[in-house]
Amino acid sequence: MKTAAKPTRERIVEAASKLFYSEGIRGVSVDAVAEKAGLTKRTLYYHFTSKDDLIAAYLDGRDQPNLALFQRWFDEAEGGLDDKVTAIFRNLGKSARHPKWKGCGFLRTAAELVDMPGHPAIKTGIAHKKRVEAWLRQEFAEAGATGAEALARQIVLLLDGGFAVVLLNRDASYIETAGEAAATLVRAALPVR
Amino acid sequence: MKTAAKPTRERIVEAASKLFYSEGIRGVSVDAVAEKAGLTKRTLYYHFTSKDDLIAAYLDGRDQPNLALFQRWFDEAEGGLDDKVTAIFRNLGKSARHPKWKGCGFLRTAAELVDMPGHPAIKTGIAHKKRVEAWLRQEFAEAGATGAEALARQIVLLLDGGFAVVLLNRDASYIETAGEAAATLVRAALPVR
DNA sequence: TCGATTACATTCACTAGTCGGTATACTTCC
DNA sequence: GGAAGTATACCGACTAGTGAATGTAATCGA
Repeated sequence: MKTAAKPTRERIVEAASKLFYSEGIRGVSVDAVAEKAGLTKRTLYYHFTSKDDLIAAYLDGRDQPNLALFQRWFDEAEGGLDDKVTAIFRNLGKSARHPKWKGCGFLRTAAELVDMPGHPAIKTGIAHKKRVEAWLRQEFAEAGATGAEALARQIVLLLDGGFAVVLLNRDASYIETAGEAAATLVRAALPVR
Repeated sequence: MKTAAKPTRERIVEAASKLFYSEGIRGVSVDAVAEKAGLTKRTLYYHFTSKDDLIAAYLDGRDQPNLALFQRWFDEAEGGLDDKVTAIFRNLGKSARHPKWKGCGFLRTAAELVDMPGHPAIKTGIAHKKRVEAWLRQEFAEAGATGAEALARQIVLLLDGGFAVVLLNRDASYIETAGEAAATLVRAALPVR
């Protein structure tokens, strides 16, 4: 039984996560991550074989929590399917107003590593988005929406459009506009009541 | 009398444009740009005060042509407003299938320069997206669509969502899905025929 | 004893930006 | 018309610093 204040590896990923997310991957040195984690670079390299390895670990660690957050927002919302989808955007918009918000780490990583399409971190990003989409598809199918696959893709597109646009112009209200578009599309796919 | 093969400054911006777009800003050194332009770094620094200056010039040079391309696709399309909007996405999808395609330079720059929100290049990016949105808004208003402002924003969101998603997963068909969503939204905003 | 960790030096490639100087052409003044 | 000055455009070599990654020897704790 390990009381484990917190495993070193985990602490490193945590430090990397904060720094990479807030300053970008290329903008953060391995030294900086080691310092933030409170240990030596040498120790960091004991746990990770390279910076790329660390980058991959950073995104691996964000996959599950990010999806869970979306699911919580959806599940906790009252009302119909359109309201539940709108709730995701509403909550995302609220997050985007915090000064520390810097868009979607997965999308930003794809932008930064644009010349290494096979990078493990990119694959993690693709898998994450696929999981979000698959979850939405299932929710839509269960609710009896027509064209659940296409609808799920469209919602993902609006979500990521919101991430991208607001990262650029810093006007979080665009995310709410995306939410309205999403609601319109959901309602159009719902059986007439 | 100067036949002017092509002004040096222009050649530099052209070289920077190609390199920055295909490999990312942080991934390209000033030396690399100079070499691509066929001159010395010293000369490059004669025409530009800094790399940041060069980055700004790169995006300045993309603003007008990018918008013009969208407008051409829209204008040349046959059919109603929904068909014309769909045409933008269809053409964009076609572009995205070329191996050199790397998403939207403006959005990617925002992702790379996430820790310098006031950077001139970011401002250029914001202005560019505003211009696209304003153009769409006017087209929609002229066509008598209700809520032209919101609709224009929603189309921009789908456009940028397509850029972001396809940059990550490299599946250009998402852009066509975005086009279908856009068409649905446009039709919903059009007066009943 | 052994896995984890540290201090610290080191390698090597690369990066933004600068120094000092040259070649050419246009202007100005006598 | 010619000398002197001035602006433009250019370059080779350099500085000073940062990057990822490694080497090594010593230490800590179970």
